[in-house]
Amino acid sequence: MTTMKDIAKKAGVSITTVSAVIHKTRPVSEQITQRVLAVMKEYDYQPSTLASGLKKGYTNLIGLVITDIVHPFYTLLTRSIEDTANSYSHSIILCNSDENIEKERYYVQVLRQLQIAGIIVVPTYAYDYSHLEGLIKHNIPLVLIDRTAGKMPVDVVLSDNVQGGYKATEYLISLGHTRIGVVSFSDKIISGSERIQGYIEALKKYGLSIDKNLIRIAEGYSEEDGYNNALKLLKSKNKPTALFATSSLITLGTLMAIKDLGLSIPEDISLLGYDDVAWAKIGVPLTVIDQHNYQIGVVATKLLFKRKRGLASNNPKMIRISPKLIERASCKKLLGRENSR
Amino acid sequence: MTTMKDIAKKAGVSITTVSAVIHKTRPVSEQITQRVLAVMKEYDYQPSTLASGLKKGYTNLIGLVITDIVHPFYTLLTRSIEDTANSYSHSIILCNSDENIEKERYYVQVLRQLQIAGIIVVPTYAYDYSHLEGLIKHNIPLVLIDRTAGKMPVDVVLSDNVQGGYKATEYLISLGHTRIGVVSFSDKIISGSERIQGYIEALKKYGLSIDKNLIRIAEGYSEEDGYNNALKLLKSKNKPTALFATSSLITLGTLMAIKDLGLSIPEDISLLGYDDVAWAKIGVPLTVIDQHNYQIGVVATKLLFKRKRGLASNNPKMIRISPKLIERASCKKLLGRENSR
DNA sequence: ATGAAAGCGCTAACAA
DNA sequence: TTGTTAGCGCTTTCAT
Repeated sequence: MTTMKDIAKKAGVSITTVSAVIHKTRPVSEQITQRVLAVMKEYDYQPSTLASGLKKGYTNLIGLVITDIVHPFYTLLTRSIEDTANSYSHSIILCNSDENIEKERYYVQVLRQLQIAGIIVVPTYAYDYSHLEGLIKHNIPLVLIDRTAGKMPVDVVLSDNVQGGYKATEYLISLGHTRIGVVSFSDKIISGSERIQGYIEALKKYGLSIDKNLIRIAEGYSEEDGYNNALKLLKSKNKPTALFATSSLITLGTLMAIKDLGLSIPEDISLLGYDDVAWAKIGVPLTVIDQHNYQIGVVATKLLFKRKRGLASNNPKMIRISPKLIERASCKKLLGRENSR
Repeated sequence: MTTMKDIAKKAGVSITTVSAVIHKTRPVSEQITQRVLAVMKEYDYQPSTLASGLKKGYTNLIGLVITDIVHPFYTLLTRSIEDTANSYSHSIILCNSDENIEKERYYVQVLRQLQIAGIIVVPTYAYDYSHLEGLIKHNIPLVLIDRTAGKMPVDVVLSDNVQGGYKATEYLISLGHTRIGVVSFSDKIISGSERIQGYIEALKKYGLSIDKNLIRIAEGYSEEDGYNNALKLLKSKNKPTALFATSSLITLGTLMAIKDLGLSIPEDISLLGYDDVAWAKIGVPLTVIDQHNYQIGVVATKLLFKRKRGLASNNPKMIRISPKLIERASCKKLLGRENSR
């Protein structure tokens, strides 16, 4: 491996000068600069980030701990975080925790040992956040994304889920629906419970009664979870006229259930989904709540760098991104007769 | 920051002993081991990967350079690479090159400076692979995935694309189709040209003529590219009875085109897609070629570690993973009459 | 404008 | 079984 020392020797200068040429930390004569540059090129010299990182105490690395890159919500989020980190000349280390607190702790530890410049985490549902508290205690910039971690004082960027649930429900109500079923994922995950809260708030606001049989909460958040719960809802005696699916995978499962039952959208059942995924337009164009997840990643990453540079205020921020409803064709306007029946 | 020195002092032992306790590199008395462990815990000590990496000359980091994590093919691939790297106690640095050779070169350089243990790259189409050659020259383990890089002697793991195109076409022929349109992405990307090659080989094998008007190759590989080319094909005078879409995004675009034209699958047009994506079952269950991309990632990562450990043979390997056809309901058996017309 | 040298935190060869 | 010490490649302070 070619080192700075080698370059210095070949160029007949001191190692300090080579460093200065690379980082422009002090003036170097044009002649020497050219000579050093030429030697560096000749040997394809790459300065060691490990050595400089050791000396400086940190690296240009950002840790990203999400539950699973394959979940569409996190895929786009990851992309936006990588883009943004890159614009700050940092690279990201991708870690999938799989909602497993042990994996999450392990990754956080590995990242700390790498002396990363900061960490972005989607915290797994758990009662113990000591590993995250450790980051704060050791002054490692941390931003949570998509979920909070108990009452921990830390920066969080997440979608305004209550608003998402509210907007979805309000829209369906405006179309004349009164029996609106909810197919949701685990309410142990804050985004899940908040979306349902928004749903309930909207019903109350418009004077509709809350029927607990219409709210189906799954254990996990897989397509299968959505499928099973949608099926139960659609087979129930007092079947809803509209379904609100609270995540993309849940929406996918709901779509499958509707199909398997031979129902048509929106004739037999209206469907309002979550997240504006690529396939939302394949069949009946889906009306969805869009969380702006790319933007969530950008905001979170910028906040992380602000925190890192000591530019963020002392008390941590919670930033809520407003979701928007994208109206397409999967929800039907109900006539009076159907509505009141 | 707590260092090994601090721990040594607090525990009243030498720094070497602390190191030995951590790595079990030499026997340490039970009593001292416990004392050191306790102090480490008390101070929440995390050994610096930077320092050990500097000393040892490498880190437990794998670089992954793909074009875009958002593309479904790369999403799953990335997941499998992370899983596999994790099983070797390595973390991955995710880089999106966006088919931009400059970004790719930049990332490769950043990764080299980090002294990563190895790199997995999906090389962008380009004539210049000097940055990859640099890796080889400097003995940095490198495995290409999904694409080759010119004639460069390097390990590559990719799908058997010719076989994929062949199987797809053969299947459609077996159903009685003779006019099979191909909606494909840029043939500058090897997987694209190979799938078309497989298509042509199958036609020849079964004595069917090759109509160049039935092969539409896009500039890129976006959904829109698929949409536009499928539209052209479906509007042409001598319209095909079946369409073979050569990637997931292209399939999505093709699906949109078929829908916008008001055609039904498989009654009006048969469709055979690529990649078994999550949404393949939403509408008419799609018959697709599955590349086993999770497996591709596993094989590539294992090969990388083999190479790193010097266990791989001197001459680089090209590993082809056989794709399989998943039969669902999007392709219709043609009756004699339609077939011969 | 340039160089010498200390030291970042760790590993491993050498001593004892 | 345990300790001492020389670096790994770089940044940075202090000299010149």
